[in-house]
Amino acid sequence: MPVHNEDIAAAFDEIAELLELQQANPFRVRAYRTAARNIRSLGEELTDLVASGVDLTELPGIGEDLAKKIREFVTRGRLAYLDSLRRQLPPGVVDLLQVPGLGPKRVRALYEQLGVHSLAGLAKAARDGRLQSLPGFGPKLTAQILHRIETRRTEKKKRFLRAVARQYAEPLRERLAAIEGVEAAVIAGSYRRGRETVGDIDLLVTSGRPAPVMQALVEYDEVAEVLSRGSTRASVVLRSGLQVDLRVVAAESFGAALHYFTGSKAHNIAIRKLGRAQGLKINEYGVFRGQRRIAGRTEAEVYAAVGLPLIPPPLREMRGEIEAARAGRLPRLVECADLQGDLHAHTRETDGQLDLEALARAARARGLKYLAITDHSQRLKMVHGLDAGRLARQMAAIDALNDRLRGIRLLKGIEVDILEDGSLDLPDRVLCQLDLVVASVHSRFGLSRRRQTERLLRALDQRCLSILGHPTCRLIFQRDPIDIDFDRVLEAARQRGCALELNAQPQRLDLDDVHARAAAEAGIPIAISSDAHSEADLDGLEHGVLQAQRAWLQPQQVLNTRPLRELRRFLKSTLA
DNA sequence: GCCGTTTTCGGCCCGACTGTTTTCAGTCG
Repeated sequence: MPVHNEDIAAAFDEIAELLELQQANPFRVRAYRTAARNIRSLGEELTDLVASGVDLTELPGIGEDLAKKIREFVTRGRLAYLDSLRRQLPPGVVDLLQVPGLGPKRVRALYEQLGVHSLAGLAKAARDGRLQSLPGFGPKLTAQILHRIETRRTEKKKRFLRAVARQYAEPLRERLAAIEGVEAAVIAGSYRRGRETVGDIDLLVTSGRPAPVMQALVEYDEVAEVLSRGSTRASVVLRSGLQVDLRVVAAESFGAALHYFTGSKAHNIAIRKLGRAQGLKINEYGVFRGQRRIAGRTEAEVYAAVGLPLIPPPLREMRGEIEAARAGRLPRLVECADLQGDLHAHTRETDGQLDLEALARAARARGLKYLAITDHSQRLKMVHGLDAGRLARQMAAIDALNDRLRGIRLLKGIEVDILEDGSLDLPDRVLCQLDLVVASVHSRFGLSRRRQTERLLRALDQRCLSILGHPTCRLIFQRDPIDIDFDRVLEAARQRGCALELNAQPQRLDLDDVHARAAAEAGIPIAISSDAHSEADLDGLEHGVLQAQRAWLQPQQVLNTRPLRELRRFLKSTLA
């Protein structure tokens, strides 16, 4: 079994928890957590880096010791250090940390003084009164713990697709924004950074009068439970299970608070460090020199205080953005307004909801100048995929529609299946008559890395292929990405001169940010595509753009920012 | 355990809320 980055990150996280239970130096604990986080956002597999002899201490947060542990894990598949830590505690103790309200100190007391080392044992101790005998455990905490075990709130907090979280969070945000005295209400956190999934919603409100805002939150009719409530801060859980953390600050602190609650945590720490080096203190209320506030009304002020230009939220992940800002080399990120068209959409001929004309009008209404019609190919029986005959009729219909429709151009395309052997589902003589060919995998997701990689390489070798659709085939929370040697696929795509898709469907977002960045840096054009099956799906392009921003993409790296004439030149070269 | 235009040693972000307390420790983000 090859060792993946996630395996190593998980091991480091577990070490951090075990060390915490042993009351180890908190900074040492943090070092493991930081390393785990950095490893997760790494663009390359550590296994590959080790194999090619790269000096791992070059990576952020990795020193001599952790580099050695990474090498050990990669070569042996396990860590002696982690094994020995595990032997020092019964296995269930770590689970107790998942109970809200229980941290390392309390869990240690539970284990050492009561011998509790499982959730069941904890519930029992709570019921028979032993828990309250421990110092620091009173009746309220005991009742709370019991309630949380009984309502299964002890399981890992569920994450939500960002697009789903928005459906719950946006109406609440609007409700709070409408309260008298409120100047701004913004969703911050990973949501604002555009992460594909979010664990909770961080709402920031500016108002001189926090009380009515706090009141409105706890009285919101979708609130299932109030976790905490103070004068300027509150946490609730909505009926959907989504946790919302609200913070109210004065307008003069808005920028500092927005920066603080947008994160990422690692990015914030780095900015604060920069401040400290210049004798400044940065917190959610502002930037201070001694007692004097010197900035904080806007985010730009906060960055300016440490000598940097504003760094856009999607970049705040400690992936080189601070260095780039310092060097004046922040990218001009692609925006929705840069998109000239959309290169992947389905009609009622297969599994879409709209007919050609309705789809074209919907795209035109959204300001798009061109739209590629890319229904499925014959192999996908379930959605009544197109054979050569039906495709020819659709092409004729598109020609006819283009003749009378103003303001938008339809492109004749197809989303052709990549078969198990890497061949395409329709013959070249058919495909070559189209304006573009999107080729995608829709079957046999479980092939071995070797066979799956060869399948894609063979597909990239076909005569007609313009865009590789949703290249990793992942469905967030539902299906893992297919197992491929991504570097080899990138190299093949680069040599061939095709584009890779960044599919904007919220559950796909495929390529992801890390892969899209690597592809663009390799010089491969990225197509941000809606994969629309309905009118509303066209609006989903913004999810794709957000992911593209997280990938540092500039307009010129995105295929569908090109004007039609330029786009056609590119497409023609892919259908040789 | 990491890291260095203050440092190779001595730092490491900082504040709100809760519960259990009589002034604060633990947890959380």
